[in-house]
Amino acid sequence: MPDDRWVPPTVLLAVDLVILTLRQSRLQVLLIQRGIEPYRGALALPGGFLSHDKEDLSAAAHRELSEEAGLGPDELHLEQLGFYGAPERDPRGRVVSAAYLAVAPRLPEPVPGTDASRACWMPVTQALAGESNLAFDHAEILTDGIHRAREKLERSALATAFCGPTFTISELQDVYEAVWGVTLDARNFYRKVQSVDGFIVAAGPTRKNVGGRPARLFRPGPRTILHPPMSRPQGPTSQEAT
Amino acid sequence: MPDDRWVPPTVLLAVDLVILTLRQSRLQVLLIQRGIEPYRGALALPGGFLSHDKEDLSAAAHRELSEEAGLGPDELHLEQLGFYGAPERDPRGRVVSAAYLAVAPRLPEPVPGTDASRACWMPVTQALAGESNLAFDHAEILTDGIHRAREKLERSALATAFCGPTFTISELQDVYEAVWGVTLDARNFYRKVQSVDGFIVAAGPTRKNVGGRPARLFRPGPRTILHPPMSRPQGPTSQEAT
DNA sequence: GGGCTTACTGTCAATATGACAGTAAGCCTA
DNA sequence: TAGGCTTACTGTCATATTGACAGTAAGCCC
Repeated sequence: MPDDRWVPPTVLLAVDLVILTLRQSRLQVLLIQRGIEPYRGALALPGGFLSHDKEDLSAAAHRELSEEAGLGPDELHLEQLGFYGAPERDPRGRVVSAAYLAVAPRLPEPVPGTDASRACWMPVTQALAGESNLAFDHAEILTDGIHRAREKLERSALATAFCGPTFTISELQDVYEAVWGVTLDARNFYRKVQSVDGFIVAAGPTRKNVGGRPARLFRPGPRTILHPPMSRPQGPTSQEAT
Repeated sequence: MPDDRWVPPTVLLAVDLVILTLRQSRLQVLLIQRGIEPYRGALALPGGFLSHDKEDLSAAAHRELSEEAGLGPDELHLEQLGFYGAPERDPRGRVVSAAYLAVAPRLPEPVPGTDASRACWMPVTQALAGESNLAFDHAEILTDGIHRAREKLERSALATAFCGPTFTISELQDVYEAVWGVTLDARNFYRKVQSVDGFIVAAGPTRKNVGGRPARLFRPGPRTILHPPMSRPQGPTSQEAT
């Protein structure tokens, strides 16, 4: 390590968020249309620089979450995703981005217009399709975020984070099908979900209404690790993790 | 986001490494005795600041790996672990650490003395035990690294990274037992490991010698994802991932 | 050749999974 | 109020995987 006169380089630290949710039975991500250069006008993940010297990274993530998506810290899953620090990823200089993955419950149609009303939900397939080029390396970050979500659905109770405080088993199955992009057998899904002790617990003898027979409601249970894991059929995605 | 006069704070970016290996059938980590303040004299994970403005993060990780452990980029697993950016984690100022997880094959007893001869291997249990207080938040980083390694052993072929270019099934079992801290049934292990197609492939009809019957040698196969995963018995560790 | 050590090969019961079909409970319409 | 429609569940059976356990094979040492 260098001795004394050496001054290590400084970098700008950004926090970017991959905010996923389920809308219309599709996995969607929150994107923002950039109002400033670079990539002005392009779509990007919500994010920004540290607001001040002493701001904690996860605090910054929550702040962005609130500012740009109007989402409070409750009823929301937030975890580290990774860091992205290629030297030329930002034309303004050396910017290293700390990426977080957030999963929000199904939200009402309109985007909360707290601050950035330029926010919009977009199906991830569309966001990653060639046309809507995301700014910076955000396509890569998004890809990693989706990959992470897919993996965690297998082994953790993350799926419940896509649902509201109570949900039906069908709704939960919807989550799995949308995120994994597969079709699951409802009967086996029922069996599996209920056999994992503590995954979901009955929420009152309550019911709910759509077309047919009322469904029982559940809440997320104490168990956060699924064992044995949910088995994912030949997903269209098979890659090695980061 | 702020408009013009606003200047986002800069941070110092460090790269820290959790380098794991197997020695004496125990999971060990490479630690360095710090030669400079802060935490002078304390044990710490190898790492350091970016060497220059344009250095890529993974390049910096490889550089540290080489400088502090004498490990080249070959035959070595390296992956992102996470970022650690609590405001007060480094007394010198705002330092954000990008942590990497490296897994090295079994190495000869002596520590490669390329640069920092103050490096030493230490069993992770000892490194995390109360006494040998690691500098900064390195205990947390190490804990996360171990957790990651344990998880990846289940679903990926990471275990082979602990072994040399060729290895026996027993040696591979050793890896699992040491990292997970459990005992596995050799017969079931044999069956499982060989039933996952492409996990390990025979390396010549070669053999090897210890006490008893010579063992067949294998090389890592093309398959990096294990499906179905290796099943880990009631490990002493059960936590939710980051 | 006997005894020791490590390497492997098999068997069987318990468990989890995948593939299907049938019943239950609402609402809507006639 | 009796279909008929829709969604919600409950069961069954063949198959795949796991966990538990015992026996054979192939070296070395004496």
